[in-house]
Amino acid sequence: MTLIAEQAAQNGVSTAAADASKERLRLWLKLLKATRLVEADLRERMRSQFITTLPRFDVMAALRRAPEGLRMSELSSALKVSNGNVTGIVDRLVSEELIVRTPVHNDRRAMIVRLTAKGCEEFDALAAAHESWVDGLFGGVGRDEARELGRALDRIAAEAAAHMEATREGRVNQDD
Amino acid sequence: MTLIAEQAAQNGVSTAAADASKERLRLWLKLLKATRLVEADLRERMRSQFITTLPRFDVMAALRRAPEGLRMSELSSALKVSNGNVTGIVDRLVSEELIVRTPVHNDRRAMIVRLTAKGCEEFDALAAAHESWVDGLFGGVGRDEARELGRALDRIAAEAAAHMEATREGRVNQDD
DNA sequence: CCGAGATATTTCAAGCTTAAAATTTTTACG
DNA sequence: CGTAAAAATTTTAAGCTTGAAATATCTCGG
Repeated sequence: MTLIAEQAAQNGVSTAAADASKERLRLWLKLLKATRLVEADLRERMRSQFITTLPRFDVMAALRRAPEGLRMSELSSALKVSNGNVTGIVDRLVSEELIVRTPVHNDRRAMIVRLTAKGCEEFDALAAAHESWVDGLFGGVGRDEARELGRALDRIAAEAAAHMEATREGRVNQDD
Repeated sequence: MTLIAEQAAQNGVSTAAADASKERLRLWLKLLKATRLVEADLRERMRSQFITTLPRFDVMAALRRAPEGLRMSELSSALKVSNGNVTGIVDRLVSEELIVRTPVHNDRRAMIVRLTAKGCEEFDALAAAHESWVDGLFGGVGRDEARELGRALDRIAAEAAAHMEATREGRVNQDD
């Protein structure tokens, strides 16, 4: 916000820039609210109907698409979560025999993680239920509307990813 | 998914219903991805520039709008998080003298939580930065587009809230 | 007044999440 | 070959989150 706009806002006078900024803030709050509500609903259904959690589901979904398995580092970058996080979730899934860790031949540092037959079965049941839950929750969104929404979300995601990338690479910016 | 649609899907034959379902699932994944990226970016900026976190910001924002303060239960229902969660966050904010807990006269069970002067100051600086960060991230979304996006998000949020409410009240449904 | 049930909050156990430090192994250069 | 830097993973400390159990207090009918 510019100095002039800020002073205007402090005086209760609105400017086009300040209005647009408030509107974007409201949009972000709506986005956050909708996402949290959907997540809470899905979490509750996973918990009560399948005795599992969304993070476990995410890990299993990534592995389902990789029949040969994934390295721990591939898994954490696919899910965009920290390495240590994946370690914990994988530990628990291994202890329930839903996935297996196998060492990599050429590289004794690395581990490959793969779904077991039991893990595949459980995931497929979970995934079918999950799709139907989402279908119900998003039923009120029309096809054209969904496409437009998707494009806007892609732009927002790209902007956030670009900013984080730039920050991580040490770029310095006056308003960071 | 109906039995026929499921068989069709298993045969690799697509149906209108199955297509729509997959499209809604993709929309949900995009929504989740965009929200998580924005949250990660905001979290990182809060952490590195203000040494604080989003949950703390949320608590302070709720209190900023309530000069008389809020009860712990009002706070947790405003933020839609569990009671125990708020207890922990408030404990930490109190230890930094950003908020204060005061007993309620008529009711020795209850506590009122309020921002201190220091808390107000810190929040206002934080909130200004937060608004400008969001403004930057959402700059690519046009005004009309934002309005339409907002309406769709409201519908999705309402659907999720309604389902959770119905579940909590013990309604039984075949596909829950 | 008293006790049962309701209400407000905290505590607890378990799991998720991150950033940073530690560990182990590999790679590549001198 | 030897070793320093890089890479893969795990560990750790701190905080967030939930649901459920525990505490403390209040309300209200008898």
